[in-house]
Amino acid sequence: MTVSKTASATAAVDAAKPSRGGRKEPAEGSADDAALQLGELSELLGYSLKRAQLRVFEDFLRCVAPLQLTPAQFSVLLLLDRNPGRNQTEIANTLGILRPNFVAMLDGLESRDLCTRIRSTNDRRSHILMLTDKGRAVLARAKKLVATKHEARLNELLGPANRAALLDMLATIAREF
Amino acid sequence: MTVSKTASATAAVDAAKPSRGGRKEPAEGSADDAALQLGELSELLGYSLKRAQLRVFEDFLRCVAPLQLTPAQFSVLLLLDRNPGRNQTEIANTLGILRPNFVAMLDGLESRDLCTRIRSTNDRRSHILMLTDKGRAVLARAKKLVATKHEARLNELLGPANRAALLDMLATIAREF
DNA sequence: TGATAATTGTTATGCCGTATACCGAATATC
DNA sequence: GATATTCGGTATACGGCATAACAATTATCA
Repeated sequence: MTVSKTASATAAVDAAKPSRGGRKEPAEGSADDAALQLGELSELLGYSLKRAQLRVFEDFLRCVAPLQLTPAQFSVLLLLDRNPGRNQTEIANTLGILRPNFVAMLDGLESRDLCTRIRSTNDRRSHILMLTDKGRAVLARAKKLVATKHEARLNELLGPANRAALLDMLATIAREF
Repeated sequence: MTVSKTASATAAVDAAKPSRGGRKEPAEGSADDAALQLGELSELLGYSLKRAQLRVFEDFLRCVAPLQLTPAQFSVLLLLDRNPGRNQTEIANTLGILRPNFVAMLDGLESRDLCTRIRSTNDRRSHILMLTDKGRAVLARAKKLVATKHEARLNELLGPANRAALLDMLATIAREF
């Protein structure tokens, strides 16, 4: 597996993001008063990690905007689809969401008729979570948007091989670090 | 540049993190009721990106705990060291921090005598930011901790070449996505 | 069996990061 | 010199994330 150079390893100048909206506006006119030096910051993995994560989430939101789904909501729908018959604690734990915080999140999804809480007959404390038909439909559309717009753009930027390598390393960090 | 396989590309099962403290407790006794399937979630770059970022920041905090510095505070000290004579707006913009939110942050650093605000003589609106001697000393110790404990651990996990490739791709995303 | 402990969903609450609107002082523009 | 802009700052709000506590239900075990 080979990684082609996508940029000079010691690049990183002007990581500022003053304008919240569109990218690529070099402030043209002004001589721009000399950009700040990031220095060792560009060697800090956590720094680039955070910035990249913000950009990726930002793009995700834009791509899936017509469906009004956040990354967290999308992950919940994905998980409910793959793991029917689970309760709130199991789903929340898997996603690293604390049970108290998962309540409002489910309220939101349920109020939009994307999923349902069903009292379990085995254990009447727990709520079995299920996708509704609308939930499945929205998930299907979301998957398509994510694949064709969001992930496709990442593939275009990095190339399929690099993207796979990146994903693998990130998963490794998330799992073993 | 070559990337050795750090893990199977389609691994990812049981990404749960129920216990906030130490890792590596397989809950031994119980048969563990079958782990949930992440499914397409393990192919979502943003998902692994976020999880990896949380882990890395978590480790950063632990490594630099004796100095009581957050990643954001560390990045400010680094930037002040590399770019003396800049004002709040310039530093904040470079780090993607909004000016209003940068005020309290600087208050914290200044109250600990790590940096100082100096009224500029050229433009008496702006505050020139400077590291104090103590600030430079703390920064030096922090750099050492980050390099020998934090980044070293990442190097150990990924290998130097993979780590460099990862950093490069993250910077590319942060810059061009 | 019955007392005690543990689990589930939930509420309340707080902290932190982030975003916007607005202000006074100082400066820039024309 | 009038107007607009910029700088640091305050107030405020929203969302993510964390803990404590509670009622209902279930599990544990003397």
